[in-house]
Amino acid sequence: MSETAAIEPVGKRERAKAANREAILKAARRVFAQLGYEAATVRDIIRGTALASGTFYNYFRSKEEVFEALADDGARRFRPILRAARERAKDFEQYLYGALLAYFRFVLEENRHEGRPVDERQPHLRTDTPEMTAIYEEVRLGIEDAIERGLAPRLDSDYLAPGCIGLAQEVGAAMLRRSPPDPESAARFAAGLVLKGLPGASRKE
Amino acid sequence: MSETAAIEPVGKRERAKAANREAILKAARRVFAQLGYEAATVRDIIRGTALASGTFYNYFRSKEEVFEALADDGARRFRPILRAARERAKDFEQYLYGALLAYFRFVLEENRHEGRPVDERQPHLRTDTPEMTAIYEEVRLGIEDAIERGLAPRLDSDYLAPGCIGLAQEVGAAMLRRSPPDPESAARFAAGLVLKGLPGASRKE
DNA sequence: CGCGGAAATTGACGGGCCGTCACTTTTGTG
DNA sequence: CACAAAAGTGACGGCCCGTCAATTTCCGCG
Repeated sequence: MSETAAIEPVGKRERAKAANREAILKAARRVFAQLGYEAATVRDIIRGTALASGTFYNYFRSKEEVFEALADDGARRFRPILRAARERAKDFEQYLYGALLAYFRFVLEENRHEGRPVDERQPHLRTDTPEMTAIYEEVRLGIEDAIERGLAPRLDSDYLAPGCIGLAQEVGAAMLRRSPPDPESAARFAAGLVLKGLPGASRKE
Repeated sequence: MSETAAIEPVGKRERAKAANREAILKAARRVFAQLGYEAATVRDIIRGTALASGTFYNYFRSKEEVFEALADDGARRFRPILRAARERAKDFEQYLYGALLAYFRFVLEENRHEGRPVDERQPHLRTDTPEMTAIYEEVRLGIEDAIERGLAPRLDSDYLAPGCIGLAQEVGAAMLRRSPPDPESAARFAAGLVLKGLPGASRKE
């Protein structure tokens, strides 16, 4: 009756491959967090696993590619959250607030995981992986969807999508610098700004 | 009567030092543009000058430091432009539009200089040099100034300043991707968004 | 002037990390 | 069980880094 594991890859080969890949990614997370992305070396990463140095190159071509894989992972995990926010929302206002809140919570959670100095630790790197692009497209889709349905004014989504993303990234970073970080207030601020401009972003005191 | 050059450093030593530093920065600009920041090496940079490899380290500690110096230079050149925009403006609306327009023009000009592939060439790196921080402060000052004078609603400049900067950076990058890039329309978009939210950012067609 | 020392330049050198590759070990198949 | 394909291993050559002892350049002073 032990047919539970019928879906996962069965061959020892495939299982080992998946496990190794995961081990490398996990070690990379830790190493990047501890040494910082720039200072970290491929050897540092592989030393964090039971594998030999050459094996690293069976899985990734470089440190950069590992970082991209991590970013990709993050994006892959976040996209359904974003999509859910879009489907759940009744109007554009709700969508925007929900999406931003989800993002800020996600950022907070990701940065809480490991590596104490939550602050300057970010790799200071922008990435354009497929999943990253997908996020971008998801945002754009949400916007155009709203325009289509007359929920938002006709505007330049070529500018608006990157604009929102840039806004969210920086406000997210600013949020992390606070103690305690408060995703709700950050989301209120950002959504208010986008929806109504400065008047919408005003503090309610 | 030749008292024109009384201000510049006179000693041969000091002149050479300044010239070498400039030579390194100039070479670095070219090398970063051609090879990309990641691929560039200190040797590549120094090869672009008449200096020996060891001399590089009399001026900078690393490739990163050169990049920061370049960023710092840019920020130093831009700050007075930004300040001028603030002093020239009669109201907040004008200030914001003026500042954004100045920024987009600046970005365009800086990227036109050299290195054909204007696109993916950016070092993909955020920097926090003193001058960079000064820009940040200048933005924040402009905002708080406006609040003080009742020109803008009371709001959270801890979020607004980075938010505006993130917005401007991303919209600026989006602008560069267009042909031809149009600083005016980008500034209209961004200023409209910040001032009135989506309604303000709408296309006028 | 020219001399002495400080300042700056030079490039060779040791050290570390990179990516490869010939060899070994493990896994799947007939 | 034998054999081929796949994956793992770590030693190796190459490149780049940052340093430093030797050398050159510059400046001040008698």
